[in-house]
Amino acid sequence: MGRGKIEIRRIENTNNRQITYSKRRNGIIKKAKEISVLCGAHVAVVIFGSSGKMHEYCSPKASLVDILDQYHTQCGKRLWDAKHENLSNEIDRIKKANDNLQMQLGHLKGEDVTSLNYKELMVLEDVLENGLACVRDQKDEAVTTQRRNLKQKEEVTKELYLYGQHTEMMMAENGRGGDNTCRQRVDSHMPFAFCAQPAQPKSQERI
Amino acid sequence: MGRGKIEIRRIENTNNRQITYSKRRNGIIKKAKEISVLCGAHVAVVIFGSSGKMHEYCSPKASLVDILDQYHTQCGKRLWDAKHENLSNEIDRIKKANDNLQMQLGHLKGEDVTSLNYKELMVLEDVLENGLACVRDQKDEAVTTQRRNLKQKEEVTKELYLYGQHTEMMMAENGRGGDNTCRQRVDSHMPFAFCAQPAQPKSQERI
DNA sequence: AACTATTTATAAGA
DNA sequence: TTCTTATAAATAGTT
Repeated sequence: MGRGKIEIRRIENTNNRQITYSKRRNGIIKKAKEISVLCGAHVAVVIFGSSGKMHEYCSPKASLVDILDQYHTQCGKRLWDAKHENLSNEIDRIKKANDNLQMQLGHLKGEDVTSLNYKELMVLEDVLENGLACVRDQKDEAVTTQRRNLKQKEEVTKELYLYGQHTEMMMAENGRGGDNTCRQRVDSHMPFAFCAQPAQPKSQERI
Repeated sequence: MGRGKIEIRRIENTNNRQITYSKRRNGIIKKAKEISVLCGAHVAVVIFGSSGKMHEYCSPKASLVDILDQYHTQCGKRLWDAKHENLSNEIDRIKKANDNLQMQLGHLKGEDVTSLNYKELMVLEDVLENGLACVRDQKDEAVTTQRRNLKQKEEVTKELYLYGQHTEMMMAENGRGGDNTCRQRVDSHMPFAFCAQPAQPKSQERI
């Protein structure tokens, strides 16, 4: 039905596909409305385009939920069971992964190591040594950073003090209010660190 | 579309209504199939005639359950009962726990430690030191045990050798076949360790 | 988005 | 129900 006949196979041209999708979607929903009016049928239509956007139609006086409830009733528990089973399986799967992680964590904390053989103990030792090295490096890093920040803060304080003295001096020389030129000159001496953010410790507990 | 135009209002003649329902139902399902093929759309159609008989269509590669799942996701409506919700919640909960474990594990292995503050780093260091100590103790233990087992095995070998010599001696004294009394006496000297199970290394990789 | 030549769906009849 | 067929409706390609 159109200028030319088309084969019922995927439309490769994205643009054409979008247009056809839009037209035919409207067509289906129109037909669904019509059959529900003409024949008093209950109809539910749910369509997802390849973009993932959803469109739905549901005949009046019955929500989609109601229709699916009817569906549910007619099909027996098949639908729900399948869904339920999927979820249960996923829970089992994740729980197992969880147990595994918990065990690994325990081993790293030195728990239940008696169940490990010598080779496993050696691997574990390597991992722990490596972890410890990383943590100690990071500690050192943190100390260094803090020390540097402190030093910069002191310098800023000192410069601010000198700036204050300087301003007083200028005020004594020129009377009330230093001129702009002067302020600009002094501002350009402000240490960069004055603008730097101090390292913010995170309060969130992680371990 | 037909011999005559019809108004879109309920068809009062039951027979005509049935016929129209049947024809149009097929039409809608055909259209649904076509749009799913032409445009790669996911479509679900559920129709109940006034007799209550149900017909459904669902685009291939996606069960009705899947489509309704998508619907569920997009609408945030509760299509499924409380139990389903509970299961979903449990999955979320376990997944979160999983993420948390994964993060702890990463930290113990020295990953992403830059995100930790100094206090956290200290706690982490303690945990790692403790773990390392446990693992090293266990390693020593394993070595000691192995050494003791080896030593005991040597002793057994030696005793067996002496037993052999003794028996030869007895045989030379008494002719063929030592008596039971003699064997029993020697058996009572067998070291206990000969019966002990050697530590079995587990081949299963844990770390 | 609107147009229109065609195809498709289907109402009524058999 | 199913087939037929005249006609309404949908829509593919075009503008």
